[in-house]
Amino acid sequence: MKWHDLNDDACPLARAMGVIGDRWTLLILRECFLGVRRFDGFQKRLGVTRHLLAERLKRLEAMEVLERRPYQERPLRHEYRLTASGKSFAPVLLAMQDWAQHSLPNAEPSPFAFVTRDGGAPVDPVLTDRNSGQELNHRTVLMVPSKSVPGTAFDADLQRLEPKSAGS
Amino acid sequence: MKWHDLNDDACPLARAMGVIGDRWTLLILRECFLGVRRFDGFQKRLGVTRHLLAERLKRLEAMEVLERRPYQERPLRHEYRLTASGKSFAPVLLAMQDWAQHSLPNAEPSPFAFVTRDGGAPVDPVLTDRNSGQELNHRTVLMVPSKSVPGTAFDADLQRLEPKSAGS
DNA sequence: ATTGTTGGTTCTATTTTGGAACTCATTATC
DNA sequence: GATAATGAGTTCCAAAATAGAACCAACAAT
Repeated sequence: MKWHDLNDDACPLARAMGVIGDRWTLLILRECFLGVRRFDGFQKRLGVTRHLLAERLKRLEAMEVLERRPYQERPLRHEYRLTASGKSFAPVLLAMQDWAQHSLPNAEPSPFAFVTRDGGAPVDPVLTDRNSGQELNHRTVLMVPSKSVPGTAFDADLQRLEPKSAGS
Repeated sequence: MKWHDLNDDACPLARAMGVIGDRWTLLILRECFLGVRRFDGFQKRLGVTRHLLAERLKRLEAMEVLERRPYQERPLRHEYRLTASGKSFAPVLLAMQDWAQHSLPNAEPSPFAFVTRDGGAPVDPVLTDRNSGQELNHRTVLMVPSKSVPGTAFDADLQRLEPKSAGS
């Protein structure tokens, strides 16, 4: 299975990995949220090669996560800005940073923080259900296959594994 | 900059990318949440090569996201289970799936869903602040550098970019 | 005795990255 | 007026990662 095949995958998570499933893309997005918009800004701050950066920016643009727009003429120069899709990625970034900080070994204090726009107080993120307000985590939510995928070992494998004790 | 250098990076997000910053790891984790625990289960359902799967499982184990434990002797066989860290990754997975489904082009209905354990109702995830209950998104939260990193173009670049109009 | 299952490892070929140098348009400096 | 600097890439080659397939080992089942 090749890299780009993921973009056609039925699973949204798999398609997401086609976009952000590499070492740099998420960090580029982080820089966007920090306010960086220009090629050299990303390049200098991340240390990514110009080659890959150009490639990643192109992909993010193709996926409509970033948009490229001119900020001056003579010489013509473009900057990259988050689109609506890009902005809606904020909660993912936040959840991930929270996870990394609390659950990954060797945690050092983060070089940046998330604060409320009104007041600047640091935030403590929890995922909740919009309707019930209930906290969403591995104890309250269950992931279930919503349809079987014919031709794969999908069902057979799960059927065999689940009965032992529903994987918590 | 090499792959593994990220694991030593100060930024938790960068370290997270050292773990899940590839095409497969997140999908392996998804399978874990669906109840898959064995090598062949992952391999058949994902189509990843056995080579890479072994490598990824080893890394997830090293990062204490998964643990390898024997489920039988004669012949000795091991299964992979989510650790506490692994389980706490659930909100990230949920937020990401939600983002992919709503914000990525070509969205097809997902082959699996997140439902509440009590009742099985589909969930509608929102990230909120544990203290204020306020919704957390690009309009309510701001990402700020919490310290400058000497030797990098960190400050210079941000200083130059931010004044124009705080990147929303 | 042969085949099947589970959980890997090893091998080679192909893709992706990393790193550095080069281009082009335009502005700033000596 | 010549030379350097800026910004945004592109091109080229070497190094690393991934894909795909074959192989191995410990048993169990037929």
